[in-house]
Amino acid sequence: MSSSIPTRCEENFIHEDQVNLVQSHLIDGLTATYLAQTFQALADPSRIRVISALSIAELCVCDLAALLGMTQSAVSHQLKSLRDLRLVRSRKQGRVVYYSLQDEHIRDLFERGLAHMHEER
Amino acid sequence: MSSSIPTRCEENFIHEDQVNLVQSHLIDGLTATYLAQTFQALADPSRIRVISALSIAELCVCDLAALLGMTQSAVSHQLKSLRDLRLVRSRKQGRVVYYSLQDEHIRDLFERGLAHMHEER
DNA sequence: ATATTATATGATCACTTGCTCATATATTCA
DNA sequence: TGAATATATGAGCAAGTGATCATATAATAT
Repeated sequence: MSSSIPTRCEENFIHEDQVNLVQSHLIDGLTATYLAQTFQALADPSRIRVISALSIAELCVCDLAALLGMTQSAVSHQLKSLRDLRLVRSRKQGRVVYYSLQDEHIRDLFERGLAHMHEER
Repeated sequence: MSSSIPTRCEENFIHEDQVNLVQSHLIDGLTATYLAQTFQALADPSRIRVISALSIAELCVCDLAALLGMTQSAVSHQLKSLRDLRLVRSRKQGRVVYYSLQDEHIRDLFERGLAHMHEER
């Protein structure tokens, strides 16, 4: 059992068996970067509220701005981020652009995060 | 059907019925802030890899640093963020501190994000 | 055509973030 | 006790973020 006697940290891994196990299952840097980007999109209160709103109904930019108390510009900028990350999609009708969630995964992540938060006091 | 004829945006909501519906279900600002904080913790490649590693096995700071190719200091700082947000917990044994995921919700969020990412080409 | 209006976007700026470096703290060992 | 070692943490800095303001674009209406 190599986990009982820690040796020197800088030269050897303290727990070689554990580290080897983890190393073979660890996600690579590129995957981590992409995944982090997705979570990054949900890492801002304004964007969370946009997602929250769109998880209930399709809305245009103007509706969102009024609803969230944000300027049209701020909402547009955030929607662009969400669009770039394919979390929302847009549909243009005349000069009005309607936004909705891209798919169910987004709603799922959002709702799971919410459920997690509610259980944590 | 108020959704058929958009009126002026700055004075009235374009789609009053939709906006009213959403308004009653929208999460409040404080909830959005807390939720965003949780996602923020997952919004960095280094932290994602820490979570990824800890989702496989309990590891000490030194193991993590070696495994992820980060300095001890960088890992410690990130672990502090994760600790503050109660995403990981620590257990001290001698001078070694072992970290593991706080609960299953974290692993769940992480794995769901991963699954989402894999489906998005 | 001209004015109006819904949305998009570039520039800028204050604020945050994640790292490094130096150092502090705490535990073990000789 | 004093040296070594695992971890934590404060300061500082370069890079990133999210808002505002001004303006561009595109569609409608008169």
